[in-house]
Amino acid sequence: MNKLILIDGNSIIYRAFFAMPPLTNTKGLHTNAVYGFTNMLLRLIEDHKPTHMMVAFDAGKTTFRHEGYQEYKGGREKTPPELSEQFPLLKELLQSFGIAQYELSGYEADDIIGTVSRIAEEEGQQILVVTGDKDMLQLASDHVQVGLTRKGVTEIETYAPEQIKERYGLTPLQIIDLKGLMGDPSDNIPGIPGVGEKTALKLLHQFGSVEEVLANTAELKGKMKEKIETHSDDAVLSKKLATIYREVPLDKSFNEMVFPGLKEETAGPALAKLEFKSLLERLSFHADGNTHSDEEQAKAAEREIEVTVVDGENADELIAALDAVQLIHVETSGENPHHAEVIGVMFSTEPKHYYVPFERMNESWAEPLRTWLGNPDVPKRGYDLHRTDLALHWKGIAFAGASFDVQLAAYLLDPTEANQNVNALASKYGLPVLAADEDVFGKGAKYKVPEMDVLSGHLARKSAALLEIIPLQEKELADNEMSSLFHDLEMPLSRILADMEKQGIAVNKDDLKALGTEFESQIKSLVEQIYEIAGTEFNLNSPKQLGEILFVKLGLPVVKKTKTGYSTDAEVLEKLAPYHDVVRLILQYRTIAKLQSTYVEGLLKEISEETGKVHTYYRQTIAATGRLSSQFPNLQNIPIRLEEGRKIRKVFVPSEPGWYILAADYSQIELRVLAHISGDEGLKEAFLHDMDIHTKTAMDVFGVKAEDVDANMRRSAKAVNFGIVYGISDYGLSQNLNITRKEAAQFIDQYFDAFQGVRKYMDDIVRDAKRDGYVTTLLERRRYLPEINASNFNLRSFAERTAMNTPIQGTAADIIKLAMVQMDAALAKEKLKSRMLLQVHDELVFEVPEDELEIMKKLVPETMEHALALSVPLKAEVSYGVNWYEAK
DNA sequence: CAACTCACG
DNA sequence: ACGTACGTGAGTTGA
Repeated sequence: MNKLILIDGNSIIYRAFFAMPPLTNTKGLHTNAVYGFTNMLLRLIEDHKPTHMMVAFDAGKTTFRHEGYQEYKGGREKTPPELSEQFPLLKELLQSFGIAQYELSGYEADDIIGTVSRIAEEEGQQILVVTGDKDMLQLASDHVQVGLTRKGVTEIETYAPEQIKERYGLTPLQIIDLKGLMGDPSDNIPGIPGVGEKTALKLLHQFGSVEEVLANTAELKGKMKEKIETHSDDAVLSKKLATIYREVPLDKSFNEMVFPGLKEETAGPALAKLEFKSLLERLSFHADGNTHSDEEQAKAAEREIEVTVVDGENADELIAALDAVQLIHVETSGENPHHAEVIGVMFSTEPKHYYVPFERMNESWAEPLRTWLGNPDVPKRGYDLHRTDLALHWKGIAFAGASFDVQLAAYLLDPTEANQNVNALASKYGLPVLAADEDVFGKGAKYKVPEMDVLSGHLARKSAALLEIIPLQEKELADNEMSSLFHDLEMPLSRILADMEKQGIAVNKDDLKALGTEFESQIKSLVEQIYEIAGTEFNLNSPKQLGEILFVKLGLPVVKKTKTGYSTDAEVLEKLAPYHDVVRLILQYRTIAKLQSTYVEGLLKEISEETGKVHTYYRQTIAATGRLSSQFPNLQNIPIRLEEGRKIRKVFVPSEPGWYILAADYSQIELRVLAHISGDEGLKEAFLHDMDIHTKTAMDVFGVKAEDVDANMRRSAKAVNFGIVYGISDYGLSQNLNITRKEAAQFIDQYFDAFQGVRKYMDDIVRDAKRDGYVTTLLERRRYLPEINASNFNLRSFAERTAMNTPIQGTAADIIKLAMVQMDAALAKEKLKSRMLLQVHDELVFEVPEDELEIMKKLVPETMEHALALSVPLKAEVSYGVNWYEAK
């Protein structure tokens, strides 16, 4: 016999939305309601094994019910946007599952379900109706059960007529009368005021129906009689509204509702897209949504990994096999690789793996292993070799010869993927499921290295997976024309970064402390004055408390709100400054407090006891555009814009007496890149003549001569140029320039009229991104933009701006990376003692002995300028001094 | 652990 | 009508 499940889509998604905690995926999309819905759906399928399924949705704003009663569903809160954005997600998911869905203009989901269930019932089928709405109990019959969601959504309680009798003492059809008397505030159905469930049930038990109640009011007395008599029309209307219409003109047949089981080939990827990891797991899909093949599972089961834990006794076997080592894996713990603990080293030959616990690496018998690791002529493949290099370095073991880094390859293949773990990659490539490091070691305070056999087994499986992943990545890189980017740029750069980080930059600790003392007294004075004026002491670092003082106590106007309260950021405070003297002081406090906590105290903590330097860690696999990022400490955001902060740069000094800090930065690299990739003649012309680009922009946008460009025009032009690089929007520009959106739109239009090649580039790149799903840089670095065709305006707009910005920012990143590789080679070739220390996106910082100043002053900018030939010249400006501050 | 704020290119 | 400028990391609160 057939079993048909009919689901009230609107009702369930609403319940799910309010029952589930907020949940967003990595793209920022809300998914909680879809998640709850899906959970319930899977549970239903499991428990009831339906042969047919259908999810009905309400369609349109008005239904036939509005014809008789315009206030129907009036006064209802608007659907929250966090929920409305989930409707398309749910509909897409249902489709991928192979579950029919239906909506019909002018009718509600109830009516569709009522009609389908009536027809199915007449054919003798078994039907389960699932909803959160009690009204639908009226559909119950011998053939129709109604499942109501309980608390949450996954649990449903099924009602046949018998259960309804038990619970309410009513027949299913009397449920309509119940609502006729009670009404329903959520649908704006009036009912009789003062009659709730209790009274309504009493009346129905006595009289049987609304009509009978109204006909026999004589038998009632007091207030109740009065109310029922005055509102009798409402009761009749309410009953009518509550009656599910079971004669909807359907154009859908049962055949279209057949459910042969979850459509795995589409369900998996759809769940993966929504990032429902736990559901994927529950359904035994891979993290990428692929189903496990039978062969795969068999393979996983029989896969015995051969691993030898190396000691003094059996070391010879590994040493003899070193030539056959295909991959190494160094397991470390801790976030900062400069302070990482090394747990052990796996040397993998195929099919054997040799694990050396780290404490044994310093035994005398391990000497050949150490030599091998440090030999640059032996190519080594592995995962995160940059970290490996640093971790081993500080443990006194040299590492060289990195030839293939799986993490780096994974980053190039999808720079926005946050999870580059080996187990995630294993899933991506359909390899046997690998335990997550977190599960093997625990995380945070619970981190613990497990027993040797567990540990060596896990690391061996990880290594075996890496060995399988490498050729797949090689192919993917080649298919994407990224092989050269990987082998000739990123891999060599990885070693250079490690060298820079090991070298570190010297910091004058005493000067930094002195600066701290100075800041401290300024902070103290500011805090005192602020408390005095505010008339109370509070935590100045708490935006919540500060907001209370400013907007409640002092009654200043609220300029902007955050989702949790008042905004008190610098932009807001600037606007408030004219209203109250305390605001200036707070701004000053913020400035100095930031310098003190982040740059004085933060930096002091990072100075190495061993070297007296700070050793940042450049991350090569984080930024979606191809830029580097810098951590522990971040040396890419040392203050420069304001003089107070800029002084911090004085403490960055050469590490050898008599040496200098030399810095060179690209001038307008992003706009030059834009000139090149857009081919815009005006922009190219400007750079060929090395004009002031903002002045030139002002001239063309405002149609004036160079000498007539005033400071304000140049400022506007500069903002427009920034906007262009970021992927312009009138709104963004209007915010930045504090002008109206209309004015901003006009500026942009004038800009595009003046630089038509740029307009064409922006149009083309967005069009290409919509077609291809990704954009690329000059060196074929790739970024996928899955939301470029989204129906959600916000998501789509964001992706469009990203499509415009990424090739520009990313190509600039490509260029300085090339310059770094070339500089490293030049320093080696010329046998210079100068050292490259830092990279700050468009700037390179070196320490240079005095006798190399002259050559470096030429070599650095020339190398940077010729790193990559574009159709416009690149320009780099160099300067030097006794510290980073003076190198300006 | 999320939210807010702010430092840089 | 929709509502944001692009890319990062770190310190502080407060639930």
